[in-house]
Amino acid sequence: MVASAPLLKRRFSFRRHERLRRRKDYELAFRHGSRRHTQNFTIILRPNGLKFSRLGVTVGKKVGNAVKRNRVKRCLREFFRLHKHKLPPSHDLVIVAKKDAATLAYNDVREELAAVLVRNNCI
RNA sequence: AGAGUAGGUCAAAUGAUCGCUGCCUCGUGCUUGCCGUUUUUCGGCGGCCGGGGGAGAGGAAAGUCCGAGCUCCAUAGGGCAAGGUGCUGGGUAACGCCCAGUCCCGGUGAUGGGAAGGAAAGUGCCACAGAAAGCAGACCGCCUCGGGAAACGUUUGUUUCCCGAGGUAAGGGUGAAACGGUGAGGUAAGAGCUCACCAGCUCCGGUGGUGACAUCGGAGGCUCGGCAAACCCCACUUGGAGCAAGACCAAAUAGGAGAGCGUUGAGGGUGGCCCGCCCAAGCUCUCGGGUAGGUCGCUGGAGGCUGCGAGUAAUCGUGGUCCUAGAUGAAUGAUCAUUGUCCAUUGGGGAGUGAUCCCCGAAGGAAACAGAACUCGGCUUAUGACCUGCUCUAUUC
RNA sequence: GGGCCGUUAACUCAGUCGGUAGAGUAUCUGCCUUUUAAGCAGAGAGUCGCUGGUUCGAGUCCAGCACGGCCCA
Repeated sequence: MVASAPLLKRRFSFRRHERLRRRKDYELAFRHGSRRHTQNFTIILRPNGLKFSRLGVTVGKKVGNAVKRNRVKRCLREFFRLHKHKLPPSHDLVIVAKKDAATLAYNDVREELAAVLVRNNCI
């Protein structure tokens, strides 16, 4: 409110309260959320009644070993951190990685998810 | 140059932007949390937000194959059962690990590998083949004696065949393995039956070594199969679970829960059993117990680096110096630029007959295995690059 | 993170003390039947998860890996 510069700076952060941290949160999203599919990801959206959006990431063992799974999770968090102001507000967002997600670089992830985002805005 | 072998080092570097998790510090910042004083105010502790500082994955973090610390079960105690280890000496908190050595095996060699006690305590197994696979036994053979038949012969007889009684372990064949090997004597034929040498066994003694063992001499009986990663015997050794251990705070829900005393039997717990130990129905007192969730355990340790000394070494002693991750749907990342490494392509130059190698430049690609989860010591497995020592082959092909 | 199991034919499983790997289902062929099914007879198919070791000889015994599965609060 004082100035726009701190707000802009704060916009790209990704603090702990912006993550899904409970098993119950994930179960609610899986049960009641709406789903979008891409080639390598499943995206689940659910309104959460808060003033901000939250992100949860699910990467199963089929994706690869611990290093590959961590890489996928970091890519997805990076995408959320840089694009959360364009996403629908006050939603819980769960991204499930499919089998071949570990082969993607960050730019591939961004293009694949941004395409869904554009389509979502059109709808 | 090629092939191989042993050991060591590193885990690309720097900068910019945006981010993550602890720690320290600051704030006329926010606070509906707690405490003190209290009308409020104010102060302290905390939480959130913001600024600054500083830190932030590995050699295997992996597999969970061993050994420990730590926690609870009794301060882990006795016996049985079950398991582990197994040449010798040393190192260590401990080990199935490490170092040094002995013996055996593989390799031309550098060097590598070995669960390497006991088979003349006992039990068991050794398929098929073969006569026989283990306190022996005899298929074909070889030899002797007795009987019978045939042929020859002047008679005692000689030769061949068959039957019976024995003696043999030379030869044959089987097998992974066949009851020492070679030679000579000896004999009806043979045989350690005897002798010489060799191999091997047992006992005694000397020398070297702490010891495993090595070596030398003597005696003995002449010979004894293999498998204990088959049961087993001997020596040493192991209590069980595991940080999701365990301790504390504490919504909802349900009505009990905890402490003290305590005889006998049932029952429960402590590892599979027995003992032992603890709890347990009763009485008295008290009001807490506990799931979701949270806090602690949680990182300073058998710690790293380095100098000196002891030791062949593993390692130990001592001095100095450093603090170096603590997450919990799980932090250490993303993008860009430059430099360095490697790969194949291409241009130029040089060496060489040639294969090929070296230097300079260009656009391009690659950069492995892999992510702490209580902490250490090892082992094993996965894996990129570089360096050093040594061995063999070819040495001008 | 820790603890515990399993791997044998296309599928489901046996394999006792180490000695030529079997059964059922499925597949194929033949008989029977108008045909199919059922029934009868026969056949094919195995690096016993992988790599080493012990042994004369390992599915089996012993190590080390790989893959799959289960449990804890």
